[in-house]
Amino acid sequence: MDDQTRMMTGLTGLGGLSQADVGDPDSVRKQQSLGQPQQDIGDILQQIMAITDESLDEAQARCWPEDSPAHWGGSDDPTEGGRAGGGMAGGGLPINFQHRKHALNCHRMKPALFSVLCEIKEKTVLSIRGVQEEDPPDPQIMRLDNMLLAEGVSGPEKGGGSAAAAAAAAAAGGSPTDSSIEHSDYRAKLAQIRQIYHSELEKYEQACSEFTNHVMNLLREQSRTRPISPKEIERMVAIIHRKFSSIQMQLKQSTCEAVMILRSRFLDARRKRRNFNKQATEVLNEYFYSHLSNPYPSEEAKEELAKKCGITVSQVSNWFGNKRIRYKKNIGKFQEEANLYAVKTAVDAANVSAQASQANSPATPNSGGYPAPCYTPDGRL
DNA sequence: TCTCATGATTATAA
DNA sequence: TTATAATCATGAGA
Repeated sequence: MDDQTRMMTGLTGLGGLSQADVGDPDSVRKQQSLGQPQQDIGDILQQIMAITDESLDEAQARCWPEDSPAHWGGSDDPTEGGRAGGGMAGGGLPINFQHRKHALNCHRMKPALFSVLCEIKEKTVLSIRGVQEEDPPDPQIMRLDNMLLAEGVSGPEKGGGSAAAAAAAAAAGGSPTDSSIEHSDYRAKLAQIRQIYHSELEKYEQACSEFTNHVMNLLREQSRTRPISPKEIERMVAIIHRKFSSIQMQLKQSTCEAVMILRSRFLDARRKRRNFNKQATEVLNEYFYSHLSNPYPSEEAKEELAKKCGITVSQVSNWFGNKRIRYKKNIGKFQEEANLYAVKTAVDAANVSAQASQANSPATPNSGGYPAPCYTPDGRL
């Protein structure tokens, strides 16, 4: 239905002036030049103002129904239906309101006023044409959406959260048992956040759709009294959606913050220093002292050591970094330890090959690397 | 509670 | 990117 049709539909079936009269501005002016019609126009305008005010009040009452339902009466117009039928002017409106509306709709000056409003409207629509443009997607909302998706809060449930937890656990290291306990704890908390987020989102969407319907019905109802184009309704809907999307953005922001806090707490807990177990330290020391000339394990060697020790590759790198610097700083202090591991390695090597001698044992591969400790075959300095 | 050991982090240089 | 050096923070033992 185009604007003109809608406007014309609003005119049909109403008492007072004929359509021919309504279409003729002269006839309106003729009416206005008379004293009585001027009084009528004043009355009708007052009634419109009153209805507009009451509509807003009614809208508020619907959103925050503090008043007793006893104040509300049924519709006097069977065609408007109740709330279930979607008619906002139906069941639930004050009787006083319905009477005034009925009086207004039957007023003999209404078609004339409608015609004037149509003229004004046409000019207004022309002046605002082209103003409305499509808004580009908000970059902040996009960022929040991406983050929620990456963290596994929005989008498909499986994967995201546990992947993030696994990444956090891997970055921080730790024993597999501890990791799995904290991992599941993290997942449970993330699932809680996810649940709250989705339930709130649903509420917002429902509220948005209810409010949009309400406004649209209100505008449809008002279009019987004043001309309202579908474009205007669209614009109003867009405004409402924009308002609700700003609320939605706040929800998304809060959810992101909650995830960040959860994650940082999880990481902080993992960051707590824990000594490697004895076996892991032995494996690392063995490698270090048996490669004293070049204590820089390759990536493959690091991976192998990490697997043997049950730690991450980056922890192996940290350990070697610390070990090198501390050994270099205080060789004397590490001498005893170095001798111990040198003997151990020598014995191991001897077991593997009976032909192996102390001379070519990996315990003494030094040639220009870190200073090696002096030892005798029996392990004494 | 103090001290030392040790894993992690950060800044810097190569 | 990786190694080094300095430093921090925490665990463990006396």
